[in-house]
Amino acid sequence: MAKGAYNPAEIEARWQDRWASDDLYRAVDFDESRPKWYALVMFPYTSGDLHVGHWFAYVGPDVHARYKRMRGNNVLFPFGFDAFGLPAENAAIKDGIQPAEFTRANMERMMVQLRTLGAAFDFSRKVDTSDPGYYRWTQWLFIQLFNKGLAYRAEAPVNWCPKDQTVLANEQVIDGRCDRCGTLVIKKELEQWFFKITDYADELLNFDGLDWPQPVVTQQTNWIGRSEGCEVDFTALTTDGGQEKMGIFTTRPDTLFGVTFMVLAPEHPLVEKVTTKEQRTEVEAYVEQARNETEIERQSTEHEKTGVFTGGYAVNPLNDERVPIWVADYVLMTYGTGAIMAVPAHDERDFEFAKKFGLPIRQVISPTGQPTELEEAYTGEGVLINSGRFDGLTTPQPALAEVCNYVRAQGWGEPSIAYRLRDWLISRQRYWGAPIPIVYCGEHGAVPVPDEQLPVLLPETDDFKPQGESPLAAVKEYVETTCPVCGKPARRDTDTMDTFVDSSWYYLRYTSPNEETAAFDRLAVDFWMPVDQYMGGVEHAILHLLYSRFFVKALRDCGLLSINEPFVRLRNQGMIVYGSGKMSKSKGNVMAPDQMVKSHGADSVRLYMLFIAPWSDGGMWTESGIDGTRRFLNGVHYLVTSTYPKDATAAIGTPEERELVRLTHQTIRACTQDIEAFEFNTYVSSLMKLRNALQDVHATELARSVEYRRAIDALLQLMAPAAPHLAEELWSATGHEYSVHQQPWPQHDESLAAVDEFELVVQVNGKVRDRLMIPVGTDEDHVRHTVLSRPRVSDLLDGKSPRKIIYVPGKVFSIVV
RNA sequence: GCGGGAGUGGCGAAAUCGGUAACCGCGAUGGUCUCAAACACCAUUGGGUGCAAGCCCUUGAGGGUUCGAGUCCCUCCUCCCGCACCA
Repeated sequence: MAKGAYNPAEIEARWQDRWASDDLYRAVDFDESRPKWYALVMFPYTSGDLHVGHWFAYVGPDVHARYKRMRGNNVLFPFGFDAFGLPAENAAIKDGIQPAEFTRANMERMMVQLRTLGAAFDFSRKVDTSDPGYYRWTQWLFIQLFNKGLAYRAEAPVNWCPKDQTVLANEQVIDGRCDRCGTLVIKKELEQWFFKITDYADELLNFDGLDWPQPVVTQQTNWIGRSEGCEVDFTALTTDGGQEKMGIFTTRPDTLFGVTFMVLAPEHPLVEKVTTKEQRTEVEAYVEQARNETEIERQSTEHEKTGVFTGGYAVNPLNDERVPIWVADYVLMTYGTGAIMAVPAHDERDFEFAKKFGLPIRQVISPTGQPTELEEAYTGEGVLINSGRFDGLTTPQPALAEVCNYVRAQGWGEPSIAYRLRDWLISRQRYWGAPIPIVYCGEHGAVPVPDEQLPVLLPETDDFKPQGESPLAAVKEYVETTCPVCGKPARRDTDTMDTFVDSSWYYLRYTSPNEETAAFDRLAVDFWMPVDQYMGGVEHAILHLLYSRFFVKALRDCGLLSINEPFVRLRNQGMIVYGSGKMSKSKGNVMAPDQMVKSHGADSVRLYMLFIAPWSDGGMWTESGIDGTRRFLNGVHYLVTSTYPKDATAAIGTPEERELVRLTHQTIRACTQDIEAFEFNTYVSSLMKLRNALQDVHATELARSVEYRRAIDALLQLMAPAAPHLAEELWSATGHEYSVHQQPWPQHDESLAAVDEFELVVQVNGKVRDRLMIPVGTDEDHVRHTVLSRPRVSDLLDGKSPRKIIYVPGKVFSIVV
């Protein structure tokens, strides 16, 4: 047996080459002999090197996928790159590098890093969203959605980032700022493409059959924001002496008698029709001001309520009362009907508004049934008062239902449901993305590019600076084309798609990444999908995960898929923070693992990242513990190369040997449970315990027994997912068949793992007073006799007889005096 | 404000059902080895007290249930994350 020091650099390079040339991690399509297992990590942006945050996110899933393979699954564990997007384009603007070049260099760099870290990804299925072979199908899928009526073009007030000069999705506006550059976002009216995600609002609220972390489910549910209520038609009195329907949405129809004024969103079309001559100047100024407000100014709750009276009135159908109509920016055009009934007595915002502008407040709900003094809006339950025929009803029920039924019976409105979720705006006025495959013809309007003309290739250019419209608009040869229908001159859409469109279907592409005649091979998708285990950061709880769920449902309705959900089981890793917070290139606090790999080896780094913190929690990055995992591997290397009893055939039958067998089986059980549960820190801890036990006996007679050898074999197999290189090296050095990664996962024997003796804790009046060893299965009377005859116990009892005794076998003997 | 998660040694952390709090590591201290340092190995390491056997205290704070609470219940504090004028 080769002795000598553990030299990770040499071992790791050697096995990485061997695994690559043997295609050890290749997934097998249509192999029905083993259960399939599709394990997926969220693919990274190609913004630069992989940092320790990335690696922390990937090493746990890598262990889990390797474990699944040893458990006999046919594992698909692919990797790819979310390669379109702003980082490449910003680098192009800043450093003059072509985005494609920037992306390609980063991709190669990241692949090398992943290989040196020993990741078990199937790189033969690499997906690159910026490759024309990929985005051709992104475009094709866009057209399928368009043909199905799920992609549409509309003028809309959109979020506009003045610095990046692009439109943003609602999901990309964080605290009123652009989530890329932090600039305050403003509103702008533009013709844009939308995906009709709102058609799926109710279906997206259904998480049946999904094993997802509760916080993600909650976030998506809140984001979709379903509210049940009632739409009620008030009558607006227009300035020309006419009447117009003024629909409002309310979740509180029980407060309809408390309406003392109405509020329109500044963008509401009725504003113009109800504003009187006297008020016109003031209203127009206000509307103009609201339009120019940044999101953060407008949406802040600290922002004091503003608004102006239109001079116009509306009639409440329930009591025929005339109430004034105001315009205020706290009412949003994009929610409900863009108009509200204001009930200051029972709504905090209306209350604040009424106080500020001296509007009447009428109480219609009282906790006591009698009018009370209102210091603030009363939103609790109670009894209806001042409500005509509904006086005396308790609310919420039955008042809500009764009023709603009455409104409906009178033909004044309908029960209705409002959602916070808006349609997904996907147009981006940027260069580095998939071009929107639409041509505008004077005669035929928006026409999709025919399949045979796909992909619509990104044109080459050197000018990436956005000027309020996409850089593509400046490329004449690109823009000018002909109409696919009539052949007359036409113009291309010059926008590109949101990169979240690219990432909404990449997991489908992995199943058949080289398919040239379709977005994906239907048989391959049916074989592999859905993803059994998806792993990534919680920051994608609403963006990517909601979009992907929508995509699968939409493609299903296009007849392209037969599944309803993309990801069955979801697990989120915690965040690794360093210095100023989450690691990111833009923050300049990036820590790359490469140097640690050089000094300690990939296996040590892997183990360290698994060990440092629970995978789902993350934590503060520090290198101070890396020596511990390195010492562990040194120790394993020493034990195996110096003490492995290759030819041992006999057991020696000592208690120490039984103890070692027991620990081995307990370790198998613990490691299995921990990996299943994504608790990798305790998994590594179990490996260390087994190694420590072997270390303790390695110089004794026991180290020449077959059980000692079996314990080492088990240790190597159990550590193979975490420290793949050293496990392989030592597996081979001990004369086993290549490869340790193709061995079946060890099975524990419950009877061998069971203890035959336990330490019984004796408590007197709740305090631990004694401990003694008791053989398993000793009957209670015997235990009782043994415990009570202990000198320590009888001293404490001091002649008194126990009032109560509780005996929990295996655990505790509790005496109450 | 609403929703979610978390508070345990000097540090990262562990703890099936409510049953020995602090496993496994890092660091620290002492020792062996060395000319010396590093490495490695051995020992100690929550706090207090005692010569010792031991005793007392300790899981953000306070209360409760229980023979027994890090774990369950109530009140409160702090931190992190998400949403935030959604009618």
